[in-house]
Amino acid sequence: MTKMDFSIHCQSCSFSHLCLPVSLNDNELESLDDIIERKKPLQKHDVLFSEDTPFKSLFAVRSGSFKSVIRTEDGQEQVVGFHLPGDLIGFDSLDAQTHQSSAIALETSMVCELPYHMLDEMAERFPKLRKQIMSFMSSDIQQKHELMMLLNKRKAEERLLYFLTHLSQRYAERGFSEKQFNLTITRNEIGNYLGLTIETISRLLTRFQKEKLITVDGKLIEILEYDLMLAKSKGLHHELMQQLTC
Amino acid sequence: MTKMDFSIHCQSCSFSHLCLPVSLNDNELESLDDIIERKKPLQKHDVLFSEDTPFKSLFAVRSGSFKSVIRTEDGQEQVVGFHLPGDLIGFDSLDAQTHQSSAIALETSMVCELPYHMLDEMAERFPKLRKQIMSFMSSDIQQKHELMMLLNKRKAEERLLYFLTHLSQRYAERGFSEKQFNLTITRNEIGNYLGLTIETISRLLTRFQKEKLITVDGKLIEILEYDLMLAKSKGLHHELMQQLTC
DNA sequence: CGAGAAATTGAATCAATTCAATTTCGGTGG
DNA sequence: CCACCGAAATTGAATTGATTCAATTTCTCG
Repeated sequence: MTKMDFSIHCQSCSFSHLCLPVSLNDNELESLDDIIERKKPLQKHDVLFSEDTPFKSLFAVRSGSFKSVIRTEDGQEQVVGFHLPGDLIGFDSLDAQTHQSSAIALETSMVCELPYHMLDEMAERFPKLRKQIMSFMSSDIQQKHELMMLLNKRKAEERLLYFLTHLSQRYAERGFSEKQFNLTITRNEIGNYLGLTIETISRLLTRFQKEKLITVDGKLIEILEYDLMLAKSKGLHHELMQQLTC
Repeated sequence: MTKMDFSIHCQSCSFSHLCLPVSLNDNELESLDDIIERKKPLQKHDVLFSEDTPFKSLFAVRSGSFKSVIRTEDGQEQVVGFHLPGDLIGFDSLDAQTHQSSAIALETSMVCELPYHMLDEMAERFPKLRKQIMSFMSSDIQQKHELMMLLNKRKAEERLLYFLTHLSQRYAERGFSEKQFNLTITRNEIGNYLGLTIETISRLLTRFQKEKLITVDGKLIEILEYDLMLAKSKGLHHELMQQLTC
């Protein structure tokens, strides 16, 4: 329609199978596409929104990656999530005037803006869209439950193995290599998210490498023993080992 | 209508200000009330639903209290939430065939069952109801973020103080005494929820008592220094102390 | 009242942190 | 292109908060 339209549409987005479009038919998809605002790229460290930004929209990651952080009263930061293409950001703020967390680009990234009042209006007309939004929020809650378990019950080793295998899985879903990926996330951010210090993360990564579970080359990670890592992350390696050696 | 109808209705429920009715007008409230099924009381330890119960309904706590737990592959339990009157249970399972957690009564309790497909239908007709459901889920996510911070950044002392003050606050919202309450939750469940052992909980409670923050008499807890406890739970007591002594 | 569960208390242990000292990486300007 | 700077990461040694283990004591409720 205009010079600024680079033909960016849900219809041609390679992550639509993970995003709101997943359950919509052509007609519905077109309506959704119409309300979406594409924004110019964000650079690394750019703030998509922060805790004093008025809440008006949800955002879908088009490319790149983001972290969500909350800030505590005593000034500390807590990373509460990492977002890859297709992920929706902002579900923690639907009942508030302003966003309840900050979203920060981890690399050059693009987002689709979904004005919430229009989305809500559409949700009235399209039950499938409504269901989809609720599903996303529901599985968000469910994942947070799993995370609680991880933080409460698992040792440092298991937490990091979970993080790596989970990330690998998410890359796979997006058509990226699940064996090898460049961390856009720093050791610091991983530690913050998992409730560990950067030193512990560092030590564990070198240990995993010695144990031939992964190779580490700076930010480049290669997964060598996915199944074993997954089993270990669940505290199941003892049982698994027993099975193997019996 | 029948002998079983003890005139239990949203209209006369003393927790409706915390529950779905909060934003509805008389007409809408009546529609909601019509789809709700009241069930007979559950006894302590009764299972409202478990991880293999088909997901059909959300539940609102009418009286008593519940815990939500997930079970891990290696057989451990993780308490992911405590529910008081007015709370809705089941938001983690909207996208699944079966419930994704178990809900267990902590004392003699009653619930209102909200068939989800009917609720969803109503959400189409009543934007306010839709908004309300989304709000509940959103603040659920937000609270889980705060919990992540608590588990990742706070020491045992701060976690337990947060738990006690938060519980006190929730009792207050419900018209119960915020100074004094009977824990329906065991030390074990508190520890499980906060990522601590029962021994640590026990030691801290006796220490808090020595420090004159609370009194403990078995399950009966009395809050003596709410403000100080709240400040300590946020790691702010040093600053607060400085202010007080300057 | 009695048995099993829940809670308390102390002592020893340990996993992860903190502190400290380098090393490597990534970006910028000469 | 390379030198340089600050940020990020690595590695080791000492410390510590919470756990684990163990022994009682106190509840709870058939």
